[in-house]
Amino acid sequence: MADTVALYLDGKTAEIDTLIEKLTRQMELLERYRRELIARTVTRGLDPDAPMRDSGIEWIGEIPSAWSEDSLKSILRRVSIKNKPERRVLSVERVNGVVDRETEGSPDNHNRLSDDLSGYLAVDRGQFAMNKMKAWRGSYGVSKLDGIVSPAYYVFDLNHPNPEFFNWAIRSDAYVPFFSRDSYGIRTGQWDFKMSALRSIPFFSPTIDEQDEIVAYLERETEVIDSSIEGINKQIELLGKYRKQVINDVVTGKVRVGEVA
DNA sequence: GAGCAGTGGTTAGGCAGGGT
DNA sequence: ACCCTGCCTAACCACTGCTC
Repeated sequence: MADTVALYLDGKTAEIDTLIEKLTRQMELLERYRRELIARTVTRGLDPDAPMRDSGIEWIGEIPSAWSEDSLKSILRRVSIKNKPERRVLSVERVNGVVDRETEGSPDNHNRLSDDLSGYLAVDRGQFAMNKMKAWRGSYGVSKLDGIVSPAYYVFDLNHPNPEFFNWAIRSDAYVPFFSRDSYGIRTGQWDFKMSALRSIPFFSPTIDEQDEIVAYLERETEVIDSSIEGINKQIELLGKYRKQVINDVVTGKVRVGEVA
């Protein structure tokens, strides 16, 4: 009898695990497609027939000839304003960029806040904030909120006509590699981004109109992808619950294996 | 159940620049 | 010469989830 139960459970859970694996794979593919779509759109634009030129950057390849090129140094200007402890505290995260630490912050952030918030740096809506020790993996972004961030961060005024386009682009796989290239340090995962590198990081922009179009396009497309990902996530979650239920039912005798097998 | 990796931080200490 | 201040860097932290 015990053998029959074990066999039944092995087969049933293996079946569910295979399904979960397939769904997980689908989700990974969608996430990769999302990243590639964004990186491609912010460096190639929406016109497939646009004449192209070499960007001079190995991993970016060709960009439309008409796009302008600036260095980040000319787009970002460092600011450092303190003594605003009454403001809400923001976090700068890899996945979501600049978020309200309390309401939107990652549950993986287990740090305690400093008792004294007067040293925290003020960030205004539209400014660019960077977690300089995590910039190498994309922990930075344009803030949609007024608030304060950790004193160990960099905050910048943003001199770009379309902060949303800038945010989509700079957080994409097209630009993150610059930040990992120019970060240095000894401890794993804690490489400091060198401010002086801003001069050597290019930023490519299309016309103002095309920037608007790209932002609208990416918002539309990623919403579709995100809802697919969310749907798959829910399925995986349900399958996990079902797996537990199957084991529970058999172990407690709610379901008799002889009857179902 | 100890150890380690991942995540998003904080803090100590050294250094440079400016004021007196 | 000395102090104050801000900036920069490396070290350290809290916690969870996974692995061995």
